[in-house]
Amino acid sequence: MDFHYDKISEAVIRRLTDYLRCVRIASSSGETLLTSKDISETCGLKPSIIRKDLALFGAYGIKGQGYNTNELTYHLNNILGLNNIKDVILIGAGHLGTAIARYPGFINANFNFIAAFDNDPEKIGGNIGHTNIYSIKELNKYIKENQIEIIVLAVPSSAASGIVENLDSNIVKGILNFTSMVFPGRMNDMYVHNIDLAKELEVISYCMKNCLT
Amino acid sequence: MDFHYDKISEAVIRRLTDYLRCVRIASSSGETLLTSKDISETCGLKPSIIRKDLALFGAYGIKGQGYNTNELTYHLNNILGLNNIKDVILIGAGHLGTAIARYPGFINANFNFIAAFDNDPEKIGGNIGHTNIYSIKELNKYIKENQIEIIVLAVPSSAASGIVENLDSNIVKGILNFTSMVFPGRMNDMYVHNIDLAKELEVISYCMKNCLT
DNA sequence: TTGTGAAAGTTATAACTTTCACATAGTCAA
DNA sequence: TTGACTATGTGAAAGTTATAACTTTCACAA
Repeated sequence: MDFHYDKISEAVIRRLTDYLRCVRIASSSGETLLTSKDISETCGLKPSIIRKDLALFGAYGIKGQGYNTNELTYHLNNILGLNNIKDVILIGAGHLGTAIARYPGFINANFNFIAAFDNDPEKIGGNIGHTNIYSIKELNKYIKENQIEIIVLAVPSSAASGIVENLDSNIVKGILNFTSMVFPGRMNDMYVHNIDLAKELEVISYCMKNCLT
Repeated sequence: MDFHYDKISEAVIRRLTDYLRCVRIASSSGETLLTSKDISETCGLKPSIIRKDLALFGAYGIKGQGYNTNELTYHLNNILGLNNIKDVILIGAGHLGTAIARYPGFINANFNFIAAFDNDPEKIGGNIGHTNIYSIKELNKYIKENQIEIIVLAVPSSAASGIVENLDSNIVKGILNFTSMVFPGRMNDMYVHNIDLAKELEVISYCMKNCLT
C-alpha cells in the first residue's frame, strides 16, 4: 500500500471520516454500491472532490458503477488506521466522560475504553458499562504498565493543564481534549485535538446572523 | 459595523472561535493585553493569520502593544452573534444530551437550554439543572409557541431522520446534530452541523499511523 | 462479441488562503 | 519633546485547494 502520505492534507482526512459515516449509513440500509453522487447528496460535498479524495489513495471504484460499500469501508478504515482495535483511556468520569465512553461512534471506529480515571471517591471502583473507574492517582502507573497511547480528557478545565503536563509523552501519542482549556496541536510529540462542543453552535450562530449559504 | 461578510470563509469563522477561547483563558488568568504571538502560542497558529483574520473585521489592536482582552472578547462575540442570549432546545435527554446541556462552553457562548424533550416516561417531568424535560410529542407545539430557532439533537441515530424531517423549517434555522446520522449542511434553509465525537480521534489515529506533524 | 451508457479517474485552471516582509503608528522612558 | 521600541495592519507573492471538464474503463444487454 503505497499511499502518497506526504501530500495528504488534514482537510482530506476529515472528509474521509465523513465518507466513512456515509458508507456506514448506506451499508446499514443494505446498499452494496455507492456512487460519488450518492455520497455527495448525503454529506453535502461535490462529487468531484469525493472522487479526487478517494483516488489519492488508490482506485477503489468500478468505472461506470460506483464504489462497493464493503470495499470502501475496508479501505477507509485502513487509511485511517481504524481496522485494529485500539485501547484508549478516559480521564474524568463525569457526565461528559460517561457520555463519551458510551458514544457509539467510538465503537464503530474500533476504539476501546479500557479504563477510566476520576478523583471522586464515590466513582472510583464503579464502572461505565464494561469500563472500570480507577483513582486518578493510578493514572501514570496504568499508562506505563499498559502502554496507553491515546487519552480522552473530560475533566473540569481547571484540572486539564496539570494532567496534560504530567503525561509521559514517550508513551502517550494522542490526546482528545474535551475541556475548555486550549492546547496547541502538537505538544512534546503528542497530537492534541481540542473539541469544543459549543464551537459548531457558534459557527451556526454566525451563519444565521449573516444569512450565509 | 460594516463587516465584509461576503468575503469571509467558514475557516476564518472557525478560527475566530479559537481566538475567543484563547482570550477567555487569558482573561480568566487576569491578562488585559494579548499579542497575536500570545494567541498563536496557545492555539498553534501563526501570528500573521491571526492578525489578518482580526483585521478583516476592523482594527481592534493597539499598534506596538497588542489586543485588549475585554475589547477583543466583545468584538469576537459581536462578530459571531454571541452577545445576546439565545434560547435553544435539547432533543434527547440521555447521557449525551445531559452532558451537552451541562457543558460550560454553551453557557460561555450565551446559549440557554430553555427546554429538553425525550420519549422516556421516566425522564419526562424531570429536569437537567434548570432545564425541564418534556414529552417529545409536545416538541413541535413548543417550537411554534416559543419560536425556537436552534435545536440540539442527541437522540439515538435511528430516530434522527424522523425528527429532522418533521421540524418546521420556517421557524427552526439551525440544527446541531450529535447523532451518527449525516445530514447535508443545508436542508430547507436550515443550517445543519453534524458533530461526531469520534471524528477527531479518527483524525488523530491517521496522524499517529503516519507520523505526521 | 460488440456497442452503449454510466460513473470513476485525471488534468488544467481558477479561486482561495496563507505567509512574508515592511511601513505605520502608538507607547513609554529619558 | 523626542527617539527607540514593539507589535499591528496590509499588500504582494507563494502556495494550496476545489472545480469543471475531459478521458478512460467497466458492466451489461443485444
